[in-house]
Amino acid sequence: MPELPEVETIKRDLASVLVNQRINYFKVNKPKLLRNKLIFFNHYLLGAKILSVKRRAKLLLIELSSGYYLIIHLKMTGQLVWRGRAGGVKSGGHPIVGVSKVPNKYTYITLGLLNGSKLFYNDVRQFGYWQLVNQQEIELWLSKYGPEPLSSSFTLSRFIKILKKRSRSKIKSVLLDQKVVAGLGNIYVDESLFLARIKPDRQVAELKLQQLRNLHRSIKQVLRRAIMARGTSFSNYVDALGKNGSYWQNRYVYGRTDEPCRRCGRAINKTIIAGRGTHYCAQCQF
DNA sequence: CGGAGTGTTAGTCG
DNA sequence: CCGACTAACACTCC
Repeated sequence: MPELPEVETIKRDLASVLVNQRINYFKVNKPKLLRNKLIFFNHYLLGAKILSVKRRAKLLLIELSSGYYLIIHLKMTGQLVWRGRAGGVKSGGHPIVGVSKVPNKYTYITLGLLNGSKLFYNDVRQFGYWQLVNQQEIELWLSKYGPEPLSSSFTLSRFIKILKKRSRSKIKSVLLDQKVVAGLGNIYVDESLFLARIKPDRQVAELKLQQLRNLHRSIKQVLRRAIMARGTSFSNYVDALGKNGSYWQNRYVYGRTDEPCRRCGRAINKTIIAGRGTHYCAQCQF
């Protein structure tokens, strides 16, 4: 699931409880989720202290005193749930309906800390991964991604420059490409295009400067609002602290097929672009 | 029951 | 370069 706002929310929560803690336990029930050998994980995780928790695109980066970064990608259904020794819970990722307890049948990785707290990784579809990357490799890794849309590196001129290279493609396909803008996914692309009043199947070359300006601004606006709402959760899942994402209530088009457009009242359309379900208002978007 | 669809992304093929 | 399609997997919805 998680797109930038969800991973950002998880990052903030985890940073508040993991930083300066030392890892003393690591258990894996589904080795294929690990991109390095188990021995390697044990060597660089056990005994290491967590120095920082960061985010780049949809990746979670956990900096370790062993000189390695633990990279976690949640893909479609990955979920991280932290539980303190006293029982407090923070979770993030795709909600699993009816499963709010940890560990559960989808818990495939468990990380234990010296203070008695634990971090559980659940993943129904098992697409996510954990990988250890050293200082040199991390640079190369992260350089493959486009600008962070909420950082000062995401300027209008840089955005336009990147888009020009893809002028014959549909704007939605381009925005889903992590090399163009890091961290957007299906929900926030649809939402950004609605806000910018651009039809998702428009070719980039057809877009006027004013539309690109609107899009650039809309992307930032949508993501900022979603982070404030702690992201978007499908279904009515609530974690143990009752703090799951509420952006679902604020959305304009995603998952609102046939419901009235919040701007003009016309029914929201759904089509397929780039193989993904795509929602838009045929009246408000051009 | 069967088939389509689901928040991601890497890979193949034309 | 680009898009269409598939695969990884489990589950829900119609």
